Amino acid sequence: MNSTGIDVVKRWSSEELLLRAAWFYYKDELTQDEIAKRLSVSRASVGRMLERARRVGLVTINLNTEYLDAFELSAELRRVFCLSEALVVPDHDKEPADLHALNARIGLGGAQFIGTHLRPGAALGVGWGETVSRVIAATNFGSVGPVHMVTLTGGVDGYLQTILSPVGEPGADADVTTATVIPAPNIASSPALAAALREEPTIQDVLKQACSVDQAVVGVGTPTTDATIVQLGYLTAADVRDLRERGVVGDILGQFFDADGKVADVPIHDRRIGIDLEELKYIPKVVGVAGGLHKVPAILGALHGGFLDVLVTNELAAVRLLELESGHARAGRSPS
Amino acid sequence: MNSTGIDVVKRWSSEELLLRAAWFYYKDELTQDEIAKRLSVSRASVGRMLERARRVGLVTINLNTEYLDAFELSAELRRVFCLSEALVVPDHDKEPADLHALNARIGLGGAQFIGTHLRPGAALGVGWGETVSRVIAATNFGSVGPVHMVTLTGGVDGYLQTILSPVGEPGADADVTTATVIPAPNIASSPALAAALREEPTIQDVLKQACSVDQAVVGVGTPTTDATIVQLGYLTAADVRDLRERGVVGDILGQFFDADGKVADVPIHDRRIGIDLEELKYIPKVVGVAGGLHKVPAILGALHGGFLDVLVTNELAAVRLLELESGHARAGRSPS
DNA sequence: CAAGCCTCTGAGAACTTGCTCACCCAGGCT
DNA sequence: AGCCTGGGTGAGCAAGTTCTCAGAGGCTTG
Repeated sequence: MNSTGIDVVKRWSSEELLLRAAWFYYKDELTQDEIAKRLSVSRASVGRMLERARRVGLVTINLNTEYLDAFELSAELRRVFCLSEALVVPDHDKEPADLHALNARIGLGGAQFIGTHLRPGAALGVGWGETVSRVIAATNFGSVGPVHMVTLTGGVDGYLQTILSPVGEPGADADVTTATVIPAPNIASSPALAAALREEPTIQDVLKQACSVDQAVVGVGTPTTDATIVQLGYLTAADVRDLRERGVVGDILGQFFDADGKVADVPIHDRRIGIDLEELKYIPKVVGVAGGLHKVPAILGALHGGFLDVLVTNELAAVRLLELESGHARAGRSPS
Repeated sequence: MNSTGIDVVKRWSSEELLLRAAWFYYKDELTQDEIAKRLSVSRASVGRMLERARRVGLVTINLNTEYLDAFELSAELRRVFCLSEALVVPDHDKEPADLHALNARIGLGGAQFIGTHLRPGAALGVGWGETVSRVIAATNFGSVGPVHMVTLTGGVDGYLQTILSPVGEPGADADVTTATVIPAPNIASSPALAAALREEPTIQDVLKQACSVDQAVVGVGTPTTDATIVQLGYLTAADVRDLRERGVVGDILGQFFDADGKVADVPIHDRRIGIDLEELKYIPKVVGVAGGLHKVPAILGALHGGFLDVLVTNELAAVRLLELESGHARAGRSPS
């Protein structure tokens, strides 16, 4: 009955307890022991609560954008490739062997960018690929407020589902953050089917929405057999071979381009469902997330094509990108 | 000479080192030991770096707004007082004896609000008082981007100086976050002097700016001899006695009001320099920061006057505010 | 040039935290 | 009912982290 907090109640709801513990710990810097006493639970429980609070996105830890930009490689990337921002995730030592781990790390960077640059109520276009999925998974939508996600291509489908649900506790953000999905595969089995699908009103509607998002997150793919796009059966090894013979170095949203960033004229494009690279250019902020040395040629192509406004990558890739762009011999630049 | 990060350099600038350590620790969750090895410094140094990174605002820890709003008292405050937001800082146990500590805690709350609701490039009006000063001190301007601060009254002067400088390392944000200060005291010694000052073009200019800020942070004062406004000599004990006899319960920006939030007609107002409470209402988001049981009547008056859009206070004060407003007997409300 | 001061460093101790494990209690199945 | 399963709980221990302190540089100053 007495549901209002009028008198200092001793039993709080689970969420309030969590909040309280998190506040005491992170803002007031009490020890878990002290919190345990005040909340009259065991110290271990407090630890678990805090762990849960972090997992659920109640607390968010961000690195200051200003410092991130001050990172020398970031400034260099912005300058050389005329990017509006660049976020370089520091590498541990050498190129990590585990590409999934690398993608996860870059995902954290992308999530940090999204989280600090997205306005509540904004529309976010999401592309395709493992790294993008990592970004979405790591983004704390609760902390930015309700966001509307729109897929930029087909095939994101089942993939967004698996992302949206495990983000947090039920009801944490599912009801406020919405997603519109193109109900079609990324690449159809025939040009005719693709054309038919593109004419579908429901799909047209999403495509229109996709063109007018405020921000987009896209990955950069490589024409290799181990690429996600091949692994998932959208492309065959033969397709890949063909692409490489035509000088293709990479793709964004399933559209392939060469080292100069010129969109290649390949038959696969006729089977695509999703917005064009040309349309992508009208999106105010396109965030490319991709890293690893094997992706450097693809990223370089994308940068030459001017498809990206923001790049999130890892340190070694950034170094290599700059090396390649400057063509070895570079004039010295005085540091500030 | 080789200032670019073209080859994997082993010596980084101090900032980069900090950034690197912070990223490894907070994003990658490496232990300080591991980081120490990678950065080839001692474990202890890594600990110190991380501590510095936090202090300097390189890393920011935020509690999710959504959860904060879910806090029952917060919802209750918003409902009862028609606030757009309310942030209730949980109390440790009982009313803390140390009011400065309480103000600091509320300051953290205010800073969190400011930090998550201010847009880069926005103009922030800052009021007067210890709690406001705590908010500004705790706000991490680096993490929101450049902000323009404008004082809403005189007398903030020397006070903002001391706030802006110790915020962080030199150059951290001083060059991007700017402040415009009304070059006058809060309360002049005579009405004539105040009138003259108000006519000053430089002051008029700031006052005009002050009226058009996007957001404002103000404290709520009490007409007691231990109030900051008295301690600093702006008001005498006699002034205070006079105010209380006229039914004044509190002030915002040096303007006094009664329990109904009606601005009192007191001579002191003629000596004030700053924007009016009426003008304050045109500011889109006025954030009131005040807590402690002794301030409850003042806060209540301010809420009745509708001066605030957002309230940041502590738990016990929130409870008392709701008690007083509902006049003891309240209908039960089913919890969700 | 040396003394003094200051800051920064690293080793160790004291503390805090995360982890493992056995345990308990509720709920569903046999 | 009895049993099993799963999620949550509290002790104890092993990490991990913070604190303390003495010592090593570097910078100013007499």
